[in-house]
Amino acid sequence: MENYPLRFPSQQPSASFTTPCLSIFPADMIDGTQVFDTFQGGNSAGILGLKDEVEVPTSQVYGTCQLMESFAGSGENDEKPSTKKEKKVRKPRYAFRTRSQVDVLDDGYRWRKYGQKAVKNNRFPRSYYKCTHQGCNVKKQVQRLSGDEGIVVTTYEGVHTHPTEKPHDNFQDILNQMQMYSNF
DNA sequence: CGGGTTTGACCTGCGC
DNA sequence: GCGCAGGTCAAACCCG
Repeated sequence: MENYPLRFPSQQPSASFTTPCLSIFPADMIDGTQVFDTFQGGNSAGILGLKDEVEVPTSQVYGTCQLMESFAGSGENDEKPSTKKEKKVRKPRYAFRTRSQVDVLDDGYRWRKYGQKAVKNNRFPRSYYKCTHQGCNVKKQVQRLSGDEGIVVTTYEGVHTHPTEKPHDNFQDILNQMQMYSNF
Protein backbone atom coordinates (compact mmCIF):
# COMPACT_ATOMS: atom_id res chain seq x y z
CA MET A 1 0.00 0.00 0.00
CA GLU A 2 1.25 3.39 -0.77
CA ASN A 3 2.22 5.68 1.98
CA TYR A 4 1.79 9.36 1.48
CA PRO A 5 4.40 11.41 3.20
CA LEU A 6 3.27 14.17 5.39
CA ARG A 7 5.53 16.52 7.24
CA PHE A 8 4.90 18.18 10.52
CA PRO A 9 7.83 20.40 11.36
CA SER A 10 9.04 21.02 14.81
CA GLN A 11 8.63 24.35 16.51
CA GLN A 12 5.66 25.42 14.44
CA PRO A 13 2.12 24.26 14.61
CA SER A 14 1.81 24.17 10.93
CA ALA A 15 2.67 21.70 8.33
CA SER A 16 4.25 21.20 5.02
CA PHE A 17 3.41 18.35 2.78
CA THR A 18 4.69 16.74 -0.28
CA THR A 19 1.55 16.23 -2.25
CA PRO A 20 -1.53 17.39 -0.51
CA CYS A 21 -4.06 19.96 -1.23
CA LEU A 22 -5.22 21.97 1.69
CA SER A 23 -8.71 23.01 2.28
CA ILE A 24 -11.16 22.89 5.06
CA PHE A 25 -12.69 21.19 7.98
CA PRO A 26 -15.83 20.45 9.94
CA ALA A 27 -15.39 21.64 13.44
CA ASP A 28 -17.78 19.29 15.01
CA MET A 29 -15.29 16.82 16.24
CA ILE A 30 -12.32 18.56 17.76
CA ASP A 31 -13.41 21.49 19.75
CA GLY A 32 -10.96 24.26 20.03
CA THR A 33 -8.55 22.68 17.71
CA GLN A 34 -6.78 24.34 14.89
CA VAL A 35 -7.60 22.43 11.83
CA PHE A 36 -6.22 22.02 8.39
CA ASP A 37 -7.20 19.76 5.59
CA THR A 38 -4.83 17.78 3.52
CA PHE A 39 -6.37 15.89 0.69
CA GLN A 40 -3.46 13.91 -0.47
CA GLY A 41 -3.44 12.84 -4.03
CA GLY A 42 -6.95 14.10 -4.12
CA ASN A 43 -8.70 16.57 -6.25
CA SER A 44 -9.26 19.36 -3.85
CA ALA A 45 -8.22 22.74 -5.04
CA GLY A 46 -6.14 24.07 -2.24
CA ILE A 47 -6.90 26.35 0.60
CA LEU A 48 -10.47 27.35 0.26
CA GLY A 49 -10.79 29.67 3.10
CA LEU A 50 -10.26 30.28 6.73
CA LYS A 51 -12.16 31.91 9.44
CA ASP A 52 -12.00 32.38 13.13
CA GLU A 53 -14.84 30.24 14.18
CA VAL A 54 -16.52 27.27 12.76
CA GLU A 55 -20.17 26.62 12.87
CA VAL A 56 -20.57 24.44 9.90
CA PRO A 57 -22.49 21.22 9.72
CA THR A 58 -20.32 18.22 9.20
CA SER A 59 -21.35 17.16 5.78
CA GLN A 60 -20.99 20.44 4.02
CA VAL A 61 -18.14 22.21 2.42
CA TYR A 62 -16.30 23.91 5.16
CA GLY A 63 -14.00 26.82 5.28
CA THR A 64 -11.94 27.07 8.34
CA CYS A 65 -8.75 27.19 10.16
CA GLN A 66 -9.38 27.88 13.71
CA LEU A 67 -6.88 29.36 16.04
CA MET A 68 -7.12 28.39 19.62
CA GLU A 69 -4.66 30.27 21.71
CA SER A 70 -7.22 30.40 24.45
CA PHE A 71 -7.11 26.71 24.72
CA ALA A 72 -3.79 26.06 26.26
CA GLY A 73 -1.94 28.99 27.58
CA SER A 74 1.77 28.59 27.09
CA GLY A 75 1.40 25.38 25.25
CA GLU A 76 4.21 23.91 27.26
CA ASN A 77 2.37 22.60 30.23
CA ASP A 78 2.47 18.94 30.02
CA GLU A 79 3.37 18.08 33.53
CA LYS A 80 1.62 15.15 35.01
CA PRO A 81 -1.67 16.24 36.43
CA SER A 82 -0.36 17.42 39.69
CA THR A 83 -1.73 16.07 42.87
CA LYS A 84 -2.90 19.54 43.68
CA LYS A 85 -6.08 20.98 42.44
CA GLU A 86 -4.77 22.87 39.49
CA LYS A 87 -6.89 22.76 36.42
CA LYS A 88 -5.58 20.47 33.84
CA VAL A 89 -4.06 22.47 31.05
CA ARG A 90 -4.03 21.00 27.62
CA LYS A 91 -1.66 21.82 24.86
CA PRO A 92 -3.04 23.30 21.71
CA ARG A 93 -4.18 20.74 19.25
CA TYR A 94 -4.07 20.90 15.52
CA ALA A 95 -6.08 18.57 13.36
CA PHE A 96 -5.49 17.62 9.77
CA ARG A 97 -8.02 15.98 7.58
CA THR A 98 -6.35 13.81 5.04
CA ARG A 99 -7.85 11.83 2.27
CA SER A 100 -5.77 8.71 2.32
CA GLN A 101 -6.03 4.97 2.17
CA VAL A 102 -3.67 4.58 5.08
CA ASP A 103 -4.46 5.55 8.62
CA VAL A 104 -0.97 6.39 9.74
CA LEU A 105 0.70 9.01 7.64
CA ASP A 106 4.43 9.30 7.39
CA ASP A 107 5.07 12.72 8.86
CA GLY A 108 8.76 12.21 9.40
CA TYR A 109 8.58 11.46 13.08
CA ARG A 110 8.59 8.18 14.90
CA TRP A 111 5.46 7.36 16.84
CA ARG A 112 4.58 4.69 19.31
CA LYS A 113 1.00 3.63 19.61
CA TYR A 114 -0.17 3.64 23.20
CA GLY A 115 -3.86 3.14 22.92
CA GLN A 116 -6.88 2.59 20.79
CA LYS A 117 -10.46 3.34 21.66
CA ALA A 118 -13.78 2.84 20.07
CA VAL A 119 -15.41 6.18 19.46
CA LYS A 120 -19.07 6.85 19.86
CA ASN A 121 -20.96 7.29 16.61
CA ASN A 122 -17.97 6.13 14.66
CA ARG A 123 -17.44 2.63 13.47
CA PHE A 124 -13.71 3.24 13.24
CA PRO A 125 -11.53 3.24 16.35
CA ARG A 126 -9.33 6.14 17.33
CA SER A 127 -5.66 5.42 17.75
CA TYR A 128 -3.35 7.27 20.13
CA TYR A 129 0.32 7.83 19.42
CA LYS A 130 3.23 9.44 21.22
CA CYS A 131 6.41 10.70 19.66
CA THR A 132 9.19 8.33 20.66
CA HIS A 133 11.90 10.96 20.57
CA GLN A 134 13.46 11.43 23.97
CA GLY A 135 12.01 14.38 25.77
CA CYS A 136 9.42 15.05 23.11
CA ASN A 137 5.91 14.74 24.48
CA VAL A 138 4.01 15.34 21.31
CA LYS A 139 0.95 13.18 20.88
CA LYS A 140 -1.32 12.55 18.01
CA GLN A 141 -4.65 10.88 17.48
CA VAL A 142 -5.64 9.22 14.27
CA GLN A 143 -9.24 8.63 13.42
CA ARG A 144 -11.14 7.80 10.30
CA LEU A 145 -14.43 9.52 9.66
CA SER A 146 -17.35 7.18 9.83
CA GLY A 147 -19.19 9.29 7.33
CA ASP A 148 -16.39 9.16 4.81
CA GLU A 149 -13.97 6.38 5.42
CA GLY A 150 -11.59 7.81 2.89
CA ILE A 151 -10.80 10.67 5.23
CA VAL A 152 -8.38 10.36 8.09
CA VAL A 153 -8.31 12.98 10.83
CA THR A 154 -4.95 13.35 12.51
CA THR A 155 -4.87 15.50 15.62
CA TYR A 156 -1.52 16.72 16.89
CA GLU A 157 -1.07 17.85 20.46
CA GLY A 158 2.06 19.72 21.41
CA VAL A 159 5.08 20.82 19.46
CA HIS A 160 8.06 18.70 18.55
CA THR A 161 11.27 19.68 20.27
CA HIS A 162 13.41 18.14 17.60
CA PRO A 163 13.64 18.06 13.83
CA THR A 164 12.11 15.35 11.74
CA GLU A 165 14.10 12.24 11.26
CA LYS A 166 13.68 12.39 7.57
CA PRO A 167 15.02 15.02 5.24
CA HIS A 168 12.57 17.73 4.55
CA ASP A 169 11.25 18.20 1.14
CA ASN A 170 9.38 21.18 -0.02
CA PHE A 171 5.85 22.47 0.20
CA GLN A 172 7.10 25.50 1.93
CA ASP A 173 4.71 27.52 -0.13
CA ILE A 174 1.70 25.95 1.42
CA LEU A 175 3.27 26.30 4.78
CA ASN A 176 3.74 29.97 4.14
CA GLN A 177 0.20 30.32 2.94
CA MET A 178 -1.12 28.63 5.99
CA GLN A 179 0.84 30.91 8.22
CA MET A 180 -0.44 33.91 6.31
CA TYR A 181 -3.98 32.81 6.77
CA SER A 182 -3.36 32.01 10.38
CA ASN A 183 -2.33 35.56 10.99
CA PHE A 184 -5.47 36.77 9.34
C1' DC B 1 16.50 -8.68 22.79
C1' DG B 2 14.71 -4.21 21.89
C1' DG B 3 11.13 -1.64 20.12
C1' DG B 4 6.49 -1.38 18.63
C1' DT B 5 1.49 -3.07 18.92
C1' DT B 6 -2.60 -4.88 21.15
C1' DT B 7 -5.97 -4.71 24.50
C1' DG B 8 -8.31 -4.70 28.88
C1' DA B 9 -8.25 -2.06 33.01
C1' DC B 10 -8.14 2.15 35.09
C1' DC B 11 -8.63 7.22 35.64
C1' DT B 12 -10.95 11.56 34.87
C1' DG B 13 -14.17 14.95 33.28
C1' DC B 14 -18.74 16.00 32.22
C1' DG B 15 -23.70 15.83 31.73
C1' DC B 16 -27.88 14.29 33.68
C1' DG C 1 -23.98 10.38 42.73
C1' DC C 2 -23.99 7.77 38.66
C1' DG C 3 -23.02 6.47 34.13
C1' DC C 4 -20.80 7.34 29.93
C1' DA C 5 -17.11 8.56 26.93
C1' DG C 6 -12.49 9.98 26.19
C1' DG C 7 -7.79 9.37 27.37
C1' DT C 8 -3.88 6.76 29.43
C1' DC C 9 -1.43 2.88 31.48
C1' DA C 10 0.86 -1.30 31.37
C1' DA C 11 1.31 -6.24 30.75
C1' DA C 12 1.36 -9.44 27.23
C1' DC C 13 2.44 -10.23 22.81
C1' DC C 14 4.65 -9.82 18.18
C1' DC C 15 8.33 -9.12 15.00
C1' DG C 16 12.74 -8.04 12.92
